[in-house]
Amino acid sequence: MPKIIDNIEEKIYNSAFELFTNKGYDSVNMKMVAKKSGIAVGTLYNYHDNKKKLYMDVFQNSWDETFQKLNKVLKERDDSEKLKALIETLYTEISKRRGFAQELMRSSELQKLGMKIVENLKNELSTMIKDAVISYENKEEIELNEERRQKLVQLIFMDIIILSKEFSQDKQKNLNLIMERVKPIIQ
Amino acid sequence: MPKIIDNIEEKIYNSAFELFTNKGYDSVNMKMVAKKSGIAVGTLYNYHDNKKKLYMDVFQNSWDETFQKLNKVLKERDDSEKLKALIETLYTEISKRRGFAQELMRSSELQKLGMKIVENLKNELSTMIKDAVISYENKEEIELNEERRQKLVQLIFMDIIILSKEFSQDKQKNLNLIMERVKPIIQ
Amino acid sequence: MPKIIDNIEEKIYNSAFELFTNKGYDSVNMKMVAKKSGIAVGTLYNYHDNKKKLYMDVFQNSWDETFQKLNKVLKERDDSEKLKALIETLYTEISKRRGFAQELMRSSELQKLGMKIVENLKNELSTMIKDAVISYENKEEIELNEERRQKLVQLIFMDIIILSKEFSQDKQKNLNLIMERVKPIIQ
Amino acid sequence: MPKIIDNIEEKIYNSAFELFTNKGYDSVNMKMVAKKSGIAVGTLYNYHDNKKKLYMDVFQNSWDETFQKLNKVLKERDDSEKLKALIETLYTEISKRRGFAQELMRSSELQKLGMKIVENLKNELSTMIKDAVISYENKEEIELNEERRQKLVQLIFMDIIILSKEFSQDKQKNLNLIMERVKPIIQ
DNA sequence: TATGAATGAGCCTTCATTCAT
DNA sequence: AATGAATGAAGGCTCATTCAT
Repeated sequence: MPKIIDNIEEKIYNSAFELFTNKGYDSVNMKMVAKKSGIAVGTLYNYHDNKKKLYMDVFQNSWDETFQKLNKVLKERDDSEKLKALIETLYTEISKRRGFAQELMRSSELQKLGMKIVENLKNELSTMIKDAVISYENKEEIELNEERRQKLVQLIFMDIIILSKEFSQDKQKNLNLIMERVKPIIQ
Repeated sequence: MPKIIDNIEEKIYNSAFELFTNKGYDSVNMKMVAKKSGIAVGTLYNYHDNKKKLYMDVFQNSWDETFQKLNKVLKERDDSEKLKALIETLYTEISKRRGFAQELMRSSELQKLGMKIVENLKNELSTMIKDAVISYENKEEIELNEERRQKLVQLIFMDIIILSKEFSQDKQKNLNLIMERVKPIIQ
Repeated sequence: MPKIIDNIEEKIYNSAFELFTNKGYDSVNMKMVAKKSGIAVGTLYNYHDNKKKLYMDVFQNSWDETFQKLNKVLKERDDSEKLKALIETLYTEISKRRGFAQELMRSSELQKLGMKIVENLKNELSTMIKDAVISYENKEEIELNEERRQKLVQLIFMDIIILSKEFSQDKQKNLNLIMERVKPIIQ
Repeated sequence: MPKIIDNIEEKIYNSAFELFTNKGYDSVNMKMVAKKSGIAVGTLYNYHDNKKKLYMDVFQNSWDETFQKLNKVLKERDDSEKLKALIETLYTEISKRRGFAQELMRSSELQKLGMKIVENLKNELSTMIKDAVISYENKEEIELNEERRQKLVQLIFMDIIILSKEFSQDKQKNLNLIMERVKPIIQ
């Protein structure tokens, strides 16, 4: 829902996203964001209550965009290709995010901000991957127990993060590998 | 009023380790470390030049211990069980570390500290896992190309991190799962 | 609660000037300057990058004013009275400065700050006095060798400093005495 | 009276003298003095109550030595050469002192230490120079008024300081020049 | 008596946040 | 609504001084 309407909000969002992505929360200060946005520091506070909120808003917003794409995949694709398509979309999105995606994994940085958001995001994301996994199970005519399904979801997510980051040059091979690594869990 | 304090280095190490592990570099301050160590701030500086150095020392130290254990595994175990044993050891070590292990994954936080150490650690660790992987290849009478081997190393590492963190209750199942997930890469 | 403050730069300049003048660099701290200026410490840093810079700025500024006056003397006065007029002006300026003038004599305090400024100031000042000395030589139809001229310049400067400081009550007598003491060098 | 007896006191004195001379009060710390003296910091405090006292002791001691020499000159020399001999001795002594001599001129650094010592030293020194000046007056069969005599004393002192510092290479010429500059005051 | 580790107040500097304009 | 100067708490680090050994 925090769709970006106004030009100024968009500028803030873009600047903040890029800065947080590249430098992390603590190394970014409000002056930097303001400068990069071409506005005054005070103005920042008309749109975001404080630094923590700004971070969360950006974080939220960035994932909202992603969620929309993922939802589209879940709705429009056949069961048979849902998981593959979802992984591909997620891979692309996470590639854009650089370090910003890993925040989801780091309890410390975000929990110190007291962010429920992260939990929510993780849950939403998990639910979506889980949906696709279930479709996959259906196709393979198997049913995983919940525990294993949870693990699969997490592991898929991590595979995407690490491969997109460390071996960013060969996307296709990585996607294939991720799919391969789904099997041992499904058995 | 100067006290004489026993095991001061150990106290500092433990306090700093716990704090950095749970809160991350920026959210820990020297006063906190001093307080938790039961010493004065100034004393901290008798043992570590500055905050950055303290962090690096703790980081280094914590991994040095681990490396010794891993090296022992590599030396004493048969090729046939090296990989499994190494993964098990690493799993145990990383469990102790909580968030602190993930630092290895986060370029930003540590590179901003200008730490070569992290690069070194990652390389050392990778080399060790790679050694074990090669043993595994020998056993399976297969030879991976270097690229795939690299990926395998990273993925094993991440599997350990994520499973030990998110599903800390069932260690044995996790270890089995990690080993299972080695196969699709070896093929 | 931010205030809006008038003449803030001037206030800072005056406070810092007075403090540095009376106490010297090391015995002045930023809190003192802020307090005396009626502003917050942080505000100081909106105008001067750091303590060293603040000192240099004040130092520079204070001499810039003086240089303008001295230059005016050099331009507008006849050769015959240049030296006398210059000494008088300098005497007045240095009287205002109290200890702050002696900084020019103290290599240690300022060189430890790595200040080229001081060297520059000394040189500029020497050049001006030298100009006036040469005018005086012309009038007297004498030409000093460079070494003696250098000494004269330094000695005039010191006479001014010491007499204005230790015998501040009788300016006119002091000025006469300084002029008297020029002669033995000219011979 | 603070004659140096023991080896350790002498070491401290020499180290502290050299450090204070070259770096000034604030830039020297007790650890540096201890290290240069080859003793522990704590030991320093067995000989000098605190840093301020250490500085004063060194200052005092250094001048005590000088005073002895100057007194000898005053006692042993004829009235006719007293002033010249005194100036020469003082010149030599001050040359050894580098920046340390100028402390006498600087109200700030030393007054901030609350040192009566400096006043005393200045007075003692003035008295000695004055003695020699009176001898000179006798020789010249003139009697200065007290004010002029005071000024002469100060100016001689400053001439010595500045010439020995800035033109350290030609001692003899400087001494002659200082004597020349005595005359305009005596008239 | 000598040692030097321990202490902690105090200094410089940063930066999230406020609010007069 | 936008501005950015002002604020001051908080953090890193130093160093004179103390005291158990």
